[in-house]
Amino acid sequence: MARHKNSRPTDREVTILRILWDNGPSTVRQVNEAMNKDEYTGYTTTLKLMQIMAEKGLLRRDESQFKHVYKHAITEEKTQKQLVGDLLERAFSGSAEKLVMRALSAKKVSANELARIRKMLDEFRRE
Amino acid sequence: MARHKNSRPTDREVTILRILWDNGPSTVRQVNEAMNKDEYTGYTTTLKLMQIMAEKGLLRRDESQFKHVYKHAITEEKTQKQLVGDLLERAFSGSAEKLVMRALSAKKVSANELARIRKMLDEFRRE
DNA sequence: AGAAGTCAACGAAAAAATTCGTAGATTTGA
DNA sequence: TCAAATCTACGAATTTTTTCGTTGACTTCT
Repeated sequence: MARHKNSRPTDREVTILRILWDNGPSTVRQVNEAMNKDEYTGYTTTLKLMQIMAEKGLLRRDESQFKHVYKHAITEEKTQKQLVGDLLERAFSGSAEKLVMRALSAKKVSANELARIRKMLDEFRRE
Repeated sequence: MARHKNSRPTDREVTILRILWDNGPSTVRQVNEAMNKDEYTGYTTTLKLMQIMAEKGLLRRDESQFKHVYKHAITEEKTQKQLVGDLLERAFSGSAEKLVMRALSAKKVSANELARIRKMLDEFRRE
């Protein structure tokens, strides 16, 4: 039974999803070690989180081995869209312009990346 | 004594900040009514939240009247920057390009707004 | 085989965020 | 003036999220 159907993943859950998106299917141990590069997290904490995420339908797991292997059940795209869309409404009253502006000022963006963003914008315009 | 100095405001807190940014200094009643347009929130719930926010330094209040008047103590700009910067790191591994892409796909953006974003990008390039 | 190490399961504790009820002060309005 | 309405303060309950300790099963290594 899914716990919360339409709520966005929590911070911890996003952290785990991020690792699985980047590294592909992984064991709890692998995820835990990746998490520890950021900040220490106990093994059973990671385990529990991943078990709950599997219950919620955020992860899928292969139990055929002794060490269960988990992978994301929701795409990076869908999740990011949900997260940024949610923030857009809650904190920006839906102004994408402002959000982009803040994003660019929050982080140094290389000229190269700026050019790619620009290009992407052009493609959106053609629709 | 501030409770958490550097953590980002919670969902509820952002909701309240959003209202104060939009409407200017307000009483608890006014904020509560604005909140209820979205989803019901008890009056004392809103009151408590705002009191805590004042303790944390997120709000400032004028107690000279029977009905205290609250206003934001942190700017919209700073807060939005923090929120989007945080999301950028946690969910996008720092890729502003991807974040912008997801934002545009999460919400229908008018041609007009697209043009303004484009213009803003140009200004960033000149730096 | 058997000891040491690793694993999943589980319940429960702890921490964080949100909600609510009640009491006493002040204001409003009949 | 006095009752009703509204306000703040406060503590505590509730809900959500995160962390942890223990147990028993399986693996590995010798």
